[in-house]
Amino acid sequence: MTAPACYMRFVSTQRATGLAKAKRTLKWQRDPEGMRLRILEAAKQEFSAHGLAGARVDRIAANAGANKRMLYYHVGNKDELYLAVLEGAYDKIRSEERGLDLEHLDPPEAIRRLIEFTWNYFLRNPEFLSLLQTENLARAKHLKRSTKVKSMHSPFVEMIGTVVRRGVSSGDFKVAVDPVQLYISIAGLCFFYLSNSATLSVIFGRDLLAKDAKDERLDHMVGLVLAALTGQSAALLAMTKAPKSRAAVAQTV
Amino acid sequence: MTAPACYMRFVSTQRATGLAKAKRTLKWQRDPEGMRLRILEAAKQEFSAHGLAGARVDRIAANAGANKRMLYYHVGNKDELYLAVLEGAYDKIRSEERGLDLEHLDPPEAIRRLIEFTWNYFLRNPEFLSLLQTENLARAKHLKRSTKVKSMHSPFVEMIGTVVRRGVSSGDFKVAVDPVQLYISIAGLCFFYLSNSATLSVIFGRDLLAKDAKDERLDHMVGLVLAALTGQSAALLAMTKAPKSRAAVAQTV
DNA sequence: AGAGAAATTAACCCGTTGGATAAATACTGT
DNA sequence: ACAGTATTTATCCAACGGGTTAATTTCTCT
Repeated sequence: MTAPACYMRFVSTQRATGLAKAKRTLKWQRDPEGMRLRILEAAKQEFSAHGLAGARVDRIAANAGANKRMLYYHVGNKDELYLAVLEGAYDKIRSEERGLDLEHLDPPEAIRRLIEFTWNYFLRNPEFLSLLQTENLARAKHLKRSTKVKSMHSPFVEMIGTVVRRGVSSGDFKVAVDPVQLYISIAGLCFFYLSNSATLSVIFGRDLLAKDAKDERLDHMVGLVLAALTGQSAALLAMTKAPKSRAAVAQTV
Repeated sequence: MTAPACYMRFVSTQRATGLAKAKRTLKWQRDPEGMRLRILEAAKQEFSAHGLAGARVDRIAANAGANKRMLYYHVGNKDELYLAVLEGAYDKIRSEERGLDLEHLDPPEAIRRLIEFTWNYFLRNPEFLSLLQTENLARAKHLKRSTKVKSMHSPFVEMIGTVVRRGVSSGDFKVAVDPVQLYISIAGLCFFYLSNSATLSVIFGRDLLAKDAKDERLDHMVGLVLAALTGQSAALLAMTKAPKSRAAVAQTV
């Protein structure tokens, strides 16, 4: 938005004949796939930064280094553009979720990894959070029309179900909690803290996105969920404040 | 929006003199306080339904039964109107929060009440959720300018601190969890489920706002938090799925 | 080479929207 | 009763913003 950053690939064509003139004209080059990608990327940024109504088609075009007409040519009108971005966002997270292997981990560790993944994914993809907020503000009006997203089931629910069952039979976990509820809880613990960090930071008068604050939050969430599942004070210990020195958690994927 | 619902109080003035004409003209009546309230209420609905950019000043005026000029006269431009609504929303929840008395309850019950209050408040005030989402989408740009909201500290953090301390010394709780973290977790568990119910309902292919689903969710949240704090399987039991028959939780305030 | 198709640019259209100006009407105190 | 002020109505407008139309340029295939 700030700098119109022209991504368009220009080529300087120097007429072989008529050299004397040195008439160096800047022309454009075809690149339909690239153009489409740049449009979708710019649209993602725009929609996540300004919401659906606040997004400006002209800005998307400018940031994509394209002419406005290109949006309609390659994707469609504003709504279709928005839906394409949303579908892309779901596609991406689902794909990364599938890459998470919890099979070989013991149940508590598996749950920890699950939380860490969710947390880090949200941290790495703030636009995803914004897009979800925007779509929920619209009461999922667009998502309902998307057969594509509806068919993209998260593997997490099943993964959690398996882990919980293993945990119960191994004695690690005390109770077979509903996987859907646990999934929503884990997502919620991460999501709310990050998506509402702006207002919460103002309310509490401190920066919730500072490194220490984030580390502390992750420890708290893992501790809370594991303590609930295992009933062990071992997990609870991580919840006491001032963990400070905890090493940064590497990206899981 | 649908019906312009003219809230304006009209009075039929019948000229005492000149009776023959029966010139019954509809005139308006002054009501600055009422007008301001109607404007703010209409604005709250509009902003929560459409977000800041999506909100239409004309619709607010129409739904307030007012002339558009009135908005600027009584409150200010769109941004000031929005901030006024936001401040009102915070004011309302803070006020209700203060009404919650946890002193006389034993710690686990106090935590339960806290969660129930939060849950029910969000259920009763969906606009509050929307407004927060909208403000966070704007990265709290407006909230930062509001000295009013900054001074409205939630009593919950301190209340939680007290309850947790009591719980630890009474032996009910195993660990002195950070009150701020716990506050955010409780809010997050409730908030995310409700604010994202639209997309989640599509993803899971079921209505998360159905009565049974909501009851189940509340049980899960209370169970999760209490199990973590107490380490008791008693609390965990409530987390097993299919509680179904649980009586509806009455509004706490 | 060169014709037809694909991709891109440039310019325009027109309803919407936040906001402003000015005039009218209802109160209030004296 | 009336003058002055507070409140409300009636219009207007300039900028914006999504979308369209038409012309231009590049690529591909024969």
